[in-house]
Amino acid sequence: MDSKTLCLAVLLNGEASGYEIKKTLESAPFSHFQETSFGSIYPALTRLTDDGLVSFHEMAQDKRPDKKVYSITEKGRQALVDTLLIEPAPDRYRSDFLFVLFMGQLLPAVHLARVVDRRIAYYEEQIAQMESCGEACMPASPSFVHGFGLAVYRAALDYLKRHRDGIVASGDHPAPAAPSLPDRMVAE
Amino acid sequence: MDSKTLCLAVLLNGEASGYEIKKTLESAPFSHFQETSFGSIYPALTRLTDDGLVSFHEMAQDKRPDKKVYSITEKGRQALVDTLLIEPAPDRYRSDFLFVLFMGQLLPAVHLARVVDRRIAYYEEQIAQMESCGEACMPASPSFVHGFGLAVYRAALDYLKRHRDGIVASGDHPAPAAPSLPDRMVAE
DNA sequence: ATGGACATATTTCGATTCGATATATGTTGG
DNA sequence: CCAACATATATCGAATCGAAATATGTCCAT
Repeated sequence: MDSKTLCLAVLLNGEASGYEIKKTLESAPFSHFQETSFGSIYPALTRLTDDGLVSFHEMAQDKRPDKKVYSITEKGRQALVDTLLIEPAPDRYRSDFLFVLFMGQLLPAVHLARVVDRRIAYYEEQIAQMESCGEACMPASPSFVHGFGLAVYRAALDYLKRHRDGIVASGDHPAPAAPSLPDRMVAE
Repeated sequence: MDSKTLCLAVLLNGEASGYEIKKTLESAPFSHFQETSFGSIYPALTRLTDDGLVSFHEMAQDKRPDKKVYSITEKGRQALVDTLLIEPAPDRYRSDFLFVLFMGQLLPAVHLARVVDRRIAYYEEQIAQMESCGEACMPASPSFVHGFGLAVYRAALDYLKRHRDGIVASGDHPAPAAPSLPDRMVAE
């Protein structure tokens, strides 16, 4: 979703500065299905202000740089709903991890093992975080999205665990170099 | 993965024009985990040529515009492997579908129903295509990636089917307008 | 106490990517 | 016969990305 719409969505839950909007978007749950950067958020807020979809008041803070605190306007609320009612664009998925596995036969098996093991650890961490985040008291809509993410992460983790050894074996196994220390390996 | 690396990967399977590279990348299996556009492929091929990672020869065709047919060089093969050996960047996933569901309570239930049903149909189509594509004769590495995608799509489809009605119910149910034709609904 | 890491807060900038369009031509189907 | 689609490349504006610049303050460890 474009940065302007993401800003409006965050502002539905109350006023916030650009910095706070960015922090919200880069943490769960938004971070699981949307991304942004400062380079897109600040220009988006400027555009939204020009179009009257948000308003802001400057807030002087001592001990901190000044903030611009943004609020969504009624026009902004309308624009958000209008955007949500058009057919959502197809999902976009870019996985360098899968690209590396796809090219696996070019790469040393040890490299594949490292990459897959890191990914397994990553999924385990994500799943643990999602399981511990009190889904019970969530409204229904966020709860369904949460459940969807969990189901997908679990399937991915399960697949990787079951095929880990096969994936690694499909890598390149370079012939060992001229065996050094052929005898008396640890004979001291 | 950046466009230059994607071009090199496609060229490993033989020489191709920019147009053919684009077609390869926008179809399965690449399309499931990488994306590109003409606007990135042509500049990438120019850069790769400048850096000596690919070479090309112009191919005049009658009945067709001329082609520039690119081949990967030994230096390019090296560069590809070097790129694959660095830690892969995190996956990037952007789903307007999940964003819409997340905001579901703002939207009419009928809209959510339409969106979810389309997504169910989409996953069914993707899974059917993947199941019918002769995975058996694939090399091991592509086969694992294929299996991974299938596992994830199946989990997503299964979740949506099991929660479809709940998701729809979480939408906005506007009070029906003054009931037209209160009696004799299908009389006669 | 002083230096380093980190957090708050916004702006800017180059590089890349996206998506569409321009250009040119041929085939295929209704 | 015309529209739609396929082949083939180039280009352009807009959006996005990722990083750095700027400014300030806290907290922790040496």
